[in-house]
Amino acid sequence: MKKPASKPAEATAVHQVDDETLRNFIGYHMKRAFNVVQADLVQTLKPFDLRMLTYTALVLIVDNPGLRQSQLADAMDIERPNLVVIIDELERRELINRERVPTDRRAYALIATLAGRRLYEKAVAAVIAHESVLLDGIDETTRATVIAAMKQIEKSPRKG
Amino acid sequence: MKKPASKPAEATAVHQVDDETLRNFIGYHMKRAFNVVQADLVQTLKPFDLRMLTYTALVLIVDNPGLRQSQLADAMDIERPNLVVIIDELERRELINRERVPTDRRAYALIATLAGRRLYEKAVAAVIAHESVLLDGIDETTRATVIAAMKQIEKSPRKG
DNA sequence: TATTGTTATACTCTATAACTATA
DNA sequence: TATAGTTATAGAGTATAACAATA
Repeated sequence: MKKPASKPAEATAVHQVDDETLRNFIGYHMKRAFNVVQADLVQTLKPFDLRMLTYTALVLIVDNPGLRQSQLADAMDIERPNLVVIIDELERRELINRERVPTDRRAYALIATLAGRRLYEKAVAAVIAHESVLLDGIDETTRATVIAAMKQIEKSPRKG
Repeated sequence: MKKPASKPAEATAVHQVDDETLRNFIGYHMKRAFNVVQADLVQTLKPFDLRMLTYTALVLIVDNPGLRQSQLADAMDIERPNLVVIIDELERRELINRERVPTDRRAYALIATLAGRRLYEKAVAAVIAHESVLLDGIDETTRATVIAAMKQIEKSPRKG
């Protein structure tokens, strides 16, 4: 894929792979495009020692001070057990704190630290810059259409 | 997300999580939508004992008889080592065969068996049916726009 | 030297059951 | 009994290095 380069004659017989059956299968394209976005994001976030999930969690906590873990898991659309290690990591790095909720001692309110908010500022700027490169050539209208379609698929009743 | 249901007063204070920072981040929506598509596909393919990757490999092999593993890995956009176990599984189930290429004894030509072609027919029909449900409410023009945008992102220079 | 397929390995993400402490 | 957070665990996808056989 990266380099078609020079292939032996036998190989070039099929060098253009027929993917007609898959071409109208939207999941096929979403997977491939998402892999590119994901790989780019990994590189973009590496300097900040964040991954997509730690980045998303940090952003939502900064923007929603006092958020509970279960609410964050819902917002991120991941299972609660999987969120625990993400919160553990952010807390270990002193980017956020778990604070006991006095009125419900089972729950934690998640609060970003100053360091967390500073990292947020830098990481968000980097992600926006990288994404604008990735989406270069796709006009605003199209972007909005794509995002609206993604949201519609997200809300599909088949989800639960 | 699945069930906002009844939450204690303290929780409802933030029951609408502010995701404004993430809203225009296309990767955020792609991830969430892809998870829905992926989860649906898992269910759709379960009766055939296929996963997204084994399904994709089977389809491409049926449509491209004689394909080499390295070409298939390129077409599927996965690393060659990861394809090996997929091919192993399809071969163990006698859906495909690895056949030595006389002119290049390093390579294998991948050929679907009759059973493989029969499973292909059924699985492709099921996937098309399920996807049409998933995309219900998204008109043809929008679907084409989304697929075109995905292809453009796929081809981003940042990929390699 | 380079390429095909392979092995081994590690990391990430996802998903479920079962536990604890609170409510 | 139900919920919030946790632990443990398993399955799947992704990525890299290194190897044998062959070109």
